[in-house]
Amino acid sequence: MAIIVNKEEKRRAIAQSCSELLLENGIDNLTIAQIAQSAGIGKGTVYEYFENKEDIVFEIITLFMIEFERRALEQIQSAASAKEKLQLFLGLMFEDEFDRRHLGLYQEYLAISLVQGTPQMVEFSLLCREKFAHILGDILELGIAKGEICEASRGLISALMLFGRGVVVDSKVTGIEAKAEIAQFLDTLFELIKIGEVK
Amino acid sequence: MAIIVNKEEKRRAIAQSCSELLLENGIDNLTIAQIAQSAGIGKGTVYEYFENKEDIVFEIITLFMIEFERRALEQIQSAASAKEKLQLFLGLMFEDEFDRRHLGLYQEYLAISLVQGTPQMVEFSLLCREKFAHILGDILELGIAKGEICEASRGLISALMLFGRGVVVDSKVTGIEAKAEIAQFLDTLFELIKIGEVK
DNA sequence: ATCCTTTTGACTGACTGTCGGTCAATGAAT
DNA sequence: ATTCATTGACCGACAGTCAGTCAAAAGGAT
Repeated sequence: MAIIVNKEEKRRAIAQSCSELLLENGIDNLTIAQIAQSAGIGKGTVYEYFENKEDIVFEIITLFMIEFERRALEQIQSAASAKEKLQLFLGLMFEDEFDRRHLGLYQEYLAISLVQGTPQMVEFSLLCREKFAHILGDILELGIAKGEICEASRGLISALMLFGRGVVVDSKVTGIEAKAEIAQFLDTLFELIKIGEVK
Repeated sequence: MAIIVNKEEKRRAIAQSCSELLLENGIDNLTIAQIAQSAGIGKGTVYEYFENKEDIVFEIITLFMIEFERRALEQIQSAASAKEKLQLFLGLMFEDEFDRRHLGLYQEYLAISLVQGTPQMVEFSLLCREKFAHILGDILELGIAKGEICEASRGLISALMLFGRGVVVDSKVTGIEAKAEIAQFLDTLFELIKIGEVK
């Protein structure tokens, strides 16, 4: 036998070495040759670890989502009401702090999924969906327990995620102001689901 | 002067001549050479009418949206309640009847917009947004006038569109069942906005 | 232990085929 | 003669391939 490398680890290392370039230039302006160069490996070696260029974006997004989830959970804790929590969660990707470039790469990932989504990508997206559904579920459940919002709010989990997806897409496609849309929606929604008034 | 062709018209004609190929194979599996051939013109001529391949998809989507709007207005009339109207409108793109392939091409258009959206595309998407906002506004307004739903529902227009966008994207990205998601959301939402109960 | 042979996985970059996009030449109408 | 429309040969860029190199490890012989 010869050298055995940890494929997973090296895959991550290669992806990370070019993530700066990818974040800055986008996938279409980055060649495999550049990626190989940035990782200090040969062009052929890239294909030992990735199917193609898109697969590299996928790897970076995977790492990004781990960080995103961590940050989401952290941020949410700092909010008091269910409404604030939702606002933070839905708006997190649009925080300046949360590097706008990551949003751009995430949008590129969605574009890839829309056109040439692989089963792995679908599986990953479903996993994210479950995780986020769980986070949203907790927020709503706590709000219900605290008497902030009505029982029926429980049925909104999926819709909130789809709304969020729409905002991510449309902030690029139509250039809507993401945080304003989120705020406006939550204002209206809470007018409907908050407890203490007659419709 | 020599021959003067109607650029707009020819642009449309070229797009239509290859729309079948595009619908069937997707943009990545269609070459400019094939497009030219299908239109019975030279490769160079394609570039007289289009910036690039993506621009052709844009043209087809433009035509598609006109048809979509027409169909939406027609369908909505046939529904009685606001809820039914919303269900029809949001679900229209997922009707089997309404050729699934069009949805696929629309998703490709969104992907293009996400990665290399031009100012024209943004402008067009905003125009669609306005049109659909108008349709949704009418539906809600009528529902309010008929006493079906509460006044606050007015604030939901934008959110409904963004939810719709999310469904279009996620029906591909995560493979959710579009019509079921729509139905479930509307059920929950109407529980909240319908008139005649205390929250 | 030391040497040497063999095996094998990792790595490489020159090469190839494809394709988007260009442009000089040609055609046609006035 | 001029102007607009059209064309397809050509070009450069780039994704992806593959025949070959290299170095570490295993195992056998001494």
